[in-house]
Amino acid sequence: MGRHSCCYKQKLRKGLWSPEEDEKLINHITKYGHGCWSSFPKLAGLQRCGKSCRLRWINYLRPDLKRGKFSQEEENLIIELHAVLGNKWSQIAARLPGRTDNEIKNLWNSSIKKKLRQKGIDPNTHKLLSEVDNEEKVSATSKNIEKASEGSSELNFIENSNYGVETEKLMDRYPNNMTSAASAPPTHEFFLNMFVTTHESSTASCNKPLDMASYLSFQQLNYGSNIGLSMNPNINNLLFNSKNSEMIPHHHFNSSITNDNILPSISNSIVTFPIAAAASNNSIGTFTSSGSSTSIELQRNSSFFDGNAFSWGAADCGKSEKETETDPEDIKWSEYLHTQFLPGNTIHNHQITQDLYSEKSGIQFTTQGSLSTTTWLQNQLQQPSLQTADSYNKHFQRIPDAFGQFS
DNA sequence: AATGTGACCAACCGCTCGAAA
DNA sequence: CTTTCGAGCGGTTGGTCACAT
Repeated sequence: MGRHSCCYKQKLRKGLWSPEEDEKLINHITKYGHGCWSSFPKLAGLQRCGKSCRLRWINYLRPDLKRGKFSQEEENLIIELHAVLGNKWSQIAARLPGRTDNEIKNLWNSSIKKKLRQKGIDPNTHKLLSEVDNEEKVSATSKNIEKASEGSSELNFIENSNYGVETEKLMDRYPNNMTSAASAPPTHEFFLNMFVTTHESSTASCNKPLDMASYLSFQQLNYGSNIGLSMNPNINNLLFNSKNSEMIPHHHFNSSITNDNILPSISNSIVTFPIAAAASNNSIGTFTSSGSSTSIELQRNSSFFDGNAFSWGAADCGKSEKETETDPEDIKWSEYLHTQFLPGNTIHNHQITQDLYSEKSGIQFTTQGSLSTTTWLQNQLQQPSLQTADSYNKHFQRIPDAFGQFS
């Protein structure tokens, strides 16, 4: 399966194209179109494989190609798109008219990568290099801790959340992603997966649900309290909104952060936006973030809770199922209604120490959006092909402020 | 002038995906 | 359902050029 047969054909020319070959190719396509690429060389009188012809046409001879040096705007856009899409060069190229994926890839590898590194930004993760270093250290440390403290209450969160089981599941689902990031801290999709699966199974098993607090705290600790907002102050994409329910634990939060129907309010670099429930379509609280802290406030009288749309993780595996059926009144609202996620804080009920993953914040939200990019991203994110672990991961990657001054 | 080095870029290679047989 | 094949994608290679030594 798969291997292009022409790769093995002999007596075909390779290497650079001569002007005569180019002319033949252009003439034939102009007259007849390219049709089936595999039969194209024969019809066009070329001693090349169809694949080579296709590549030559797409990357070099196509009349709509722009060529020439990339503008600063184009470079910035590439960085921005790379932060979202990763090495999806064809998708990035689709956003830059007249540019080919090959061209962009070359630019990235030869120039942009270097410039980013010079600015102290890791081109792969779009995080500050210092943070990446820290994360590597933290990752190593956490592994050691994990080994050394089997059964330790410090890691109850991991144990009670079926960390290993869920990791295995995720490994099955996204093998490349997980294995390639073996030393990285838990990814967004890991937590997302845990959140969804534990809730789906929480009534039938004794899995301690990974609750919204943990989920959001993960966002805070791993992505600097950024839920759904790009960090790039110049671009300011809202990466996902209510139309893309996949980005927030689906059946629990359908509409979380939107740019079209629930507008965040901004005051002194503090952003507050409503959290809406899928079932009720009403705002059930707010999520507030400033540079140094993130908080969630949930309204007690929301119908959202009355409908038991999701549990808040109060279940205790040590209790019987009957015992764990908590009356809403029994929930310690003081713990849940105003949970501060500060770096270094310990999250209630889960004893996950944020110190393990904490990162310096210094985050700024802005909301003046690039509408075209936002709209495009919305469209892109609705495409199933993008609903992958990889893209999820990229969507949550930070775009350091430095991009704005990138030059 | 000769040689070394790095940047750039066109092209190739190997792989996956999806449609068709 | 399985196999085959074409199209397309992303990683890598290798040639060319400019600049430094």
